[in-house]
Amino acid sequence: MARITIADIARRAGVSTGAVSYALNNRPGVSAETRSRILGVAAELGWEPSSAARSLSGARTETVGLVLARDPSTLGFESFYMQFIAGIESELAARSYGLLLQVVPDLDAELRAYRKWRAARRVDGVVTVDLRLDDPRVAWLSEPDAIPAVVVGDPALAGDLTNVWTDDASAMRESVRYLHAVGHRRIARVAGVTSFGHTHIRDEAFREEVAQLGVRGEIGRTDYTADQGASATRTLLTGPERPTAIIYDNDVMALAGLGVASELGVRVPADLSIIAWDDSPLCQATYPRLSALSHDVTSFGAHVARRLFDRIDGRTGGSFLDSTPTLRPRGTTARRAED
Amino acid sequence: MARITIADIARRAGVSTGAVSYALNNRPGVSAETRSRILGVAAELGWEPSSAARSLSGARTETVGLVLARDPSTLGFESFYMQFIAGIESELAARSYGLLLQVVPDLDAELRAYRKWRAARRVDGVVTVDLRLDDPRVAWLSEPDAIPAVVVGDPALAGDLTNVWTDDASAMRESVRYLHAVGHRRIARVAGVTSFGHTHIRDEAFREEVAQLGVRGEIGRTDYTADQGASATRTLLTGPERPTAIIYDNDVMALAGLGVASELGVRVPADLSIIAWDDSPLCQATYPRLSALSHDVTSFGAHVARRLFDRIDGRTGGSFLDSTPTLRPRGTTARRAED
DNA sequence: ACGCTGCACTGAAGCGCTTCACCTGTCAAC
DNA sequence: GTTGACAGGTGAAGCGCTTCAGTGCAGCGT
Repeated sequence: MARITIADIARRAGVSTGAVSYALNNRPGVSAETRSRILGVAAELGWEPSSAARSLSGARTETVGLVLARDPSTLGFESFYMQFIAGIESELAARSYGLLLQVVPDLDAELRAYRKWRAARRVDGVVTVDLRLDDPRVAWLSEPDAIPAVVVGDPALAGDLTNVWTDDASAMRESVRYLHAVGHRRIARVAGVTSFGHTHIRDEAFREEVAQLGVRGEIGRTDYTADQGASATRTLLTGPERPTAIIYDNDVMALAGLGVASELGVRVPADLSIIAWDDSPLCQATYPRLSALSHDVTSFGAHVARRLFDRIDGRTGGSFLDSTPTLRPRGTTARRAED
Repeated sequence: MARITIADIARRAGVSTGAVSYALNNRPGVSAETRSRILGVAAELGWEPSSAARSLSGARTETVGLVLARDPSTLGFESFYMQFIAGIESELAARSYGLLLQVVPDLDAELRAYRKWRAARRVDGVVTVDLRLDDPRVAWLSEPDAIPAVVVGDPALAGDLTNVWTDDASAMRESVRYLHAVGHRRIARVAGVTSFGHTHIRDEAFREEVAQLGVRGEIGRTDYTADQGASATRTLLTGPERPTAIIYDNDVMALAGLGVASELGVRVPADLSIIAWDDSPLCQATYPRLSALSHDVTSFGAHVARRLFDRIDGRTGGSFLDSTPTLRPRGTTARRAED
């Protein structure tokens, strides 16, 4: 059984291939009646478009690209990506688009991937994550005939590109204020990779807020791994001015922190409150349950995909604020006992 | 700047487009000297192949497909997929292949995706995961002109398709014997989704081994979520014949089990030993650290990709055993105190 | 000298679609 | 009745590549 082409449909429906193309793509040029006849024949024959032929003749690829510049071994750590991808997919499926995924070691390789995709006309658009300060990708994607892109990250980092972001600064300030309100006066932050833009933004917000409230605010640095989360926690808890609350930049580190606390005999939440950024199922599986900054990552991904379609369809871009992570206090946060 | 095509290269190198094609694809038909000249010109001009044109003329798509039939919201749970994908990618990158990913709600949708990909000549091959008993995908992918495929799962489930598998039965038996050896006589298993083939295989191995050792062996059913892992644990620990060891089908449930134990005042590992299937960073972040069945999922993914390339290149398939998960006892397993 | 083989290369067809220039018939306007 | 506009088509070019039937030519044996 050879491939069914629009020529087959045209023959069978007694029209030209041009007419078939118009009908199948829902554009003017054929009468409603002819259109429905053609659609009928196409369905009957079980026709499927050849994406190759389509994109060769200059039309859509029906594919969007996502490249993740991360060490493969660390990718599994964070549930963020998988949920985010699932969210994108949910939106793509509706338009029967595919997602072309690539995992590369660094930003250079990511740029090479973009270049290649553009040259090969492989994708209609890309979504870019993990924005850095002065991100080279932003510059590249802003060039005249770059691939349509939506970047995930703060407008301050996104240049003129369409971006979707969450207001991490507000979320951070809210968390610090909450901890302050329940009596904490020594609050720490265990932060992720410094080169990421959002780390910077959270740092700033954290520093500003503790300064404003006039409380101590220490920051520990990590690379997001459980290991470093644990050692940062150990450093904090064994230091001279032990914090009574710690805000972690992801859930795995918060979990590690919880472990270190048990190990050191520091009771959670009696002696130490813990808040995790990213609220994955993980947070509900621990005992006590991790208080977390909750954000629906799947719908965030869907939002990003919608904005990307806007760009692909030539609609105007802009800056779009997704919902702000909300603090969900569970078992690891409590009023600070007077001492 | 218009696209650079092989015609440009041909003109510049003073040869025909045919010669250029032969040179670029490393096939006979041009002399070594001409070939290197053409390659030089191509590099100089910064030529990139048009994947659309390539696949239109019947050649490779340079893309492999992966469809995940899972509820998006549960995908983030398991680090398995992301690590697995990263492993596949590592192998694809070397041949500059792309990975087309699709997340769909069920098996039917997965089959539709395959059908569509085949009709659209969208991928050169697919990898199929989460085999079921009597999996309809196996039948479909075994048809004469189906897409080349590699399935991840036990040979008993893979029919005549090329498959890559881990010997879960051995791993399970080893774990049970280990627990028995350190004194446990009431061992339970918290199992995942029944319709998955590997659940079945682990069930069988578990049952056989406890029977052979003449110890109690109870099985709790879940859908892999932390929630159900927790309630299965609660049921087991509050039952009449409380187990002294539990083997969980994934790490998130093991974590949840650990939480439930604390909640109920059951000491781990003194009163209860816990083993998790899947050894993610998570397992090292808990306190005590989770003993786990460790398997390098990333290299597993790479292995699968290599087998898929074999299939795509027309080489012979077969059944390939990947390394067996090895028990890594950590803080949650201990010798059973005499009672 | 001759044919013959094999290598290096040419040129064009064809993959399945989109799109553009062009044709035809109808109908309203004058 | 003639014009013009317009809806509803047609047919072929073209997208960038692969591939296949040829062409030309050097080198060989006889």
